[in-house]
Amino acid sequence: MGTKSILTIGTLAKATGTNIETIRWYEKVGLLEAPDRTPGNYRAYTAAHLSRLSFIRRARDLGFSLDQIRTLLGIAEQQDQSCEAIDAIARGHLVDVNQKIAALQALGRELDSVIGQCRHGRVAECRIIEALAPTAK
Amino acid sequence: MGTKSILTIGTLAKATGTNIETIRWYEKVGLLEAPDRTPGNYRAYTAAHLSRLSFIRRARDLGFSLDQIRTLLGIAEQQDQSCEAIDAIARGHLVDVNQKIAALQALGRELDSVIGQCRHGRVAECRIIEALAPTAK
DNA sequence: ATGGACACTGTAGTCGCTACAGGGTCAAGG
DNA sequence: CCTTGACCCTGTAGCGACTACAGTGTCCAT
Repeated sequence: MGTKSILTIGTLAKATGTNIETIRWYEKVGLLEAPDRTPGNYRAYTAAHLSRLSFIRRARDLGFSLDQIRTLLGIAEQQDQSCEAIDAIARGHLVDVNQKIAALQALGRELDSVIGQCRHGRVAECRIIEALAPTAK
Repeated sequence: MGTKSILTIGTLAKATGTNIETIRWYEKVGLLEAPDRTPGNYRAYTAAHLSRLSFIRRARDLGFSLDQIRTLLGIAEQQDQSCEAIDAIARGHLVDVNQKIAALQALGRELDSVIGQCRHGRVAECRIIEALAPTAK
């Protein structure tokens, strides 16, 4: 029962759907703790690494930046503090996401109207080009 | 009347709302033709540069990549060809934009539900952290 | 002559990876 | 025992689209 089962980087990669290079990169930038090494210098990950990496990937999927994740992880370690800060980060991120959606929707509408003007003629009279070059009459 | 009025890079930058460094960078990557130089080695832009840069910036605002813009500019120069290709690029880009919107909306919904679970207690029982770390019960 | 605004080149940094190149390690099969 | 092939290691360079210097030169008004 004291036996720690060890994971290679490849196993960890498959288990979390992460690229091997990405895992090494998370280590390099201090997101994922550097694991012990085997005698052959292979990284030997533990279950703790697996759950931490899962956390990171899930947060990435939700669009958090690595910096935000670093902060979240830092807070998550101080189990007895209030989780206001976590809530604030998540809410702030949601605001960002909603802003991005609004911007993209505006852009989509504009693109749509530009495309709607194309009469499929020659380039010289293409309305798309005209729409893109407002100063060049 | 044969006098060509010349624009410095700073004037061009202000006129198009572009960073000076960005203009030099567009030149470096072949999007904006390198202008003649003054005796003091300053870039001397013409009205043609202004309208081309306006085109680039407008297309960037609409979310086209520099590669797409390069293609658009290349087509725009061949005035007597059909504008099918331009239409195709614009339509393809619209598809991308709509996909991005859908992805962000899904993400926003998920974030929303994660945030909704926060009971503002201590980190140890924070539902946001739990939601992010699905394997670490 | 001098000050300040503007311009020049070149390099490094951003974010979040991805893609090598050139090696070392390990387990299974012959 | 040896080879094959899958896996792992380090280190570096590249992506897109810029941004931010550092160190130097130019221009114009006073």
